[in-house]
Amino acid sequence: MNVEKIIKVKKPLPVETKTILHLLLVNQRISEFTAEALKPFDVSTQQFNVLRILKGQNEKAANLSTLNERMVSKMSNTTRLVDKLILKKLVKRTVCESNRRKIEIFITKKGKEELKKMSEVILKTEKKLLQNISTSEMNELNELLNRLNTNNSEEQKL
Amino acid sequence: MNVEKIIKVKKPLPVETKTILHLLLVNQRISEFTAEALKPFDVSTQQFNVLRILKGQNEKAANLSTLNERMVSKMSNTTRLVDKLILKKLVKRTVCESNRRKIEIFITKKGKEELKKMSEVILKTEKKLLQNISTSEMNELNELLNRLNTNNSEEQKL
DNA sequence: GAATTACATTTGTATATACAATAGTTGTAG
DNA sequence: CTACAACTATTGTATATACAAATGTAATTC
Repeated sequence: MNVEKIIKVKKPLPVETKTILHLLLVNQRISEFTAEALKPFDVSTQQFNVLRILKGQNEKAANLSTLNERMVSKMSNTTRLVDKLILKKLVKRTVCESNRRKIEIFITKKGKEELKKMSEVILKTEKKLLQNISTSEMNELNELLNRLNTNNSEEQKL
Repeated sequence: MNVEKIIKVKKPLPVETKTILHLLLVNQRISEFTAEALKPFDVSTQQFNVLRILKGQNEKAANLSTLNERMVSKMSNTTRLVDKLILKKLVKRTVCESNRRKIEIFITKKGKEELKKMSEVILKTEKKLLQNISTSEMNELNELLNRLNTNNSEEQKL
């Protein structure tokens, strides 16, 4: 899938535009494959991410702000995401005793079991998505992407 | 921004997982910057993409399926996306005479003018997003991403 | 040429997301 | 200790998206 073919322009696109489009297309592909892989578990990608973060906490509770920091999505969303996970009994929510404004969220036993299965499927999906490039190329790619994610001049406004 | 810091796992992540997470993070960044850049024009990223595709048609009309093929989003959406652009008088819609099932969509004069301004801002944004890597690195990145977008084994199910 | 199938788009519905406003809790200044 | 500001989470609302069903048109088959 060539980017120029998609937008079908006469002039070649600036290399920056092309790069961004490529990134968006890859992302689209990732989203589709991931959603498909998680469908049997009846959780969304975001819900999977919440579970993964909670697992990463190793029994320690996470409050909403923590979850939110580590997630891409926005706060208002996180509340409702957790609501869904509670309905499925994958996580638990309690009010923090020392600061009643805070909410503590834990992954349940069922949550851990499900997450384990999901993780296996997701890893397979990731490998499939990346099957066209070698490990050393992945490292190369990672290095480049890492630099793109680094805000070395966040303040410098457009 | 290091991926391991975000998920906070003890064990290092498989390189595939890390790569996918990096891609998702970069995408998140692109979405944010792009939405921000387009805000003054009161169009969404998707609406901007539609305009860009129509412009690429060079006066020729595009029907909905064409738009849809070249866009990331799904069909049902495209109808409503175009609705919005019509409200803003950036595109026009007519029924195709030779096949009344088809809908032809054109970019208007106003649409072209606005698109020009948007494109300038977007290009600046793209350069800003990519400022941390050189042109040759962009080419390298493009080559890798292009391979990821190539379905060389679409049929091979997980 | 009537019935059936396929095509192109639209609509309905459920869910997801973004942003702003609100509620409940805690900290702090006078 | 009361008033006010700050913090944490939730809710409301508008918009976006995904998927399935429905609409209207054209092509095909009998």
